[in-house]
Amino acid sequence: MQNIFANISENNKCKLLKTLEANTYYYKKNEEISIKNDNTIGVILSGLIEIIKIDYDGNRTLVEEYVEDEVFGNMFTPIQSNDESIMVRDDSKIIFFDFEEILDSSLDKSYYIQFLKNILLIINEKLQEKNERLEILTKKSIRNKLLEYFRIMAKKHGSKYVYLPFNFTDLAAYLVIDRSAMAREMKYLKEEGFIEIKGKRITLLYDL
Amino acid sequence: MQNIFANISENNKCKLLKTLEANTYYYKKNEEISIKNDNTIGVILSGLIEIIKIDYDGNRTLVEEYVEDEVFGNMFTPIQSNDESIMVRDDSKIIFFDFEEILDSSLDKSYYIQFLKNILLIINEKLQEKNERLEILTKKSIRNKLLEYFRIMAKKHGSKYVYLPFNFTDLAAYLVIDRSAMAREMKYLKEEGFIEIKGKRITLLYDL
DNA sequence: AATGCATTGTTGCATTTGCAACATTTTAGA
DNA sequence: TCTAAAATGTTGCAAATGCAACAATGCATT
Repeated sequence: MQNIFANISENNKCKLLKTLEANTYYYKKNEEISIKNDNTIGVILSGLIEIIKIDYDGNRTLVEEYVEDEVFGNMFTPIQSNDESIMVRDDSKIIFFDFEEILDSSLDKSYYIQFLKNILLIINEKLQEKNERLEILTKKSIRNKLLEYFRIMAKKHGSKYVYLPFNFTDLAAYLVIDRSAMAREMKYLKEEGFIEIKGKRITLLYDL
Repeated sequence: MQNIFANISENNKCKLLKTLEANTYYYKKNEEISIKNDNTIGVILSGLIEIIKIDYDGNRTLVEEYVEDEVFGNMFTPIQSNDESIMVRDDSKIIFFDFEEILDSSLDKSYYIQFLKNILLIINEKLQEKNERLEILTKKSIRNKLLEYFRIMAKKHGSKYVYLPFNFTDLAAYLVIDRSAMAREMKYLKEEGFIEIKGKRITLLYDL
């Protein structure tokens, strides 16, 4: 994962923050972060935050989670509606940039060029994540969504093993399918000898 | 839509192309373009190309279409499988860059900085397109997908009118739903007084 | 170890959606 | 202008999926 300050010295980083009017904020656990501006880019220096969705029953599902060095904001994952919010799960320290500000700057220092390249890499990473999810969501059946998800994950790890990064409930939300329907389909996949499941490790028994 | 050469003089553009080893190719109508490298970025100088998907029956559906000044490549819309291909619809002139090459360059000219900023804006535009489609595809019912699509389109035009940029068959493919099921749901929406349809113009009759 | 909460597994049933087939209308090209 | 192909509208029916409800299991906190 690309670090936004990669290959920039501490000294130049300070200059950059000053020029781009970036501000650092501190949040306590369980605070809610509200981002006013669609162009705001948050960088987590320390801590843990998550975007959660609360449905009409009050059930919380995880939409996304961000840890140290990760970048978030409406540019990357828009807060879709008023049932979604950004919550601080561990005390956190966050720097906020403004994307317009970054682009409008007429700096021509080499550390500024490096910063632009870093952001380009980060946005590209985000784009690839979206592409992955779209590849999955453009499959019509639950079975094909699961198989596409497995294919992508297995490819990433370069093996026939898939290690789920979240629990089944959150996986179903990510795939936009009903959890129980997913469990049913997984049972069929097991019965038909396509996969084996041991905890969070899934083994693919077919040719990749 | 952002132009990749915006605010770069013809002269500097030439230097850029040379430094980044960008090559220009000419394609005839109905040729197929094959992109070897995942990092390749194509810029259409003139002409028209499209990504099409051919299903087992030989039916072609439009995945995406690119015209003059637009940018394409696997970074932006990955060719998912061997049933998708990039076809040239009108004679076209295309420049190819390599994303790695662009980032690895140690140029520090102002026109290079401008070029990086332009690409940043383009990738950001692509990211927003993906976010939009994801907002739609994360809705569970056909009705909610349609309403979300209408909401986004109406917001863009700043009015209660939605002008479909493609035909209903392609719209169904974009929303990943069955065409006839979509037609049925649209009929219900009309009957229930939510929308009015006249050709490619849809009027939203509810509060936005 | 005990308690309570979250996660997972399972199943019947209702509903939605996809699919197929066909009629009708529109569009593009000769 | 004519013709063929593409797009659209419509419907019955089958299949897939969501939903609800509940049991079983796992997990964390005291």
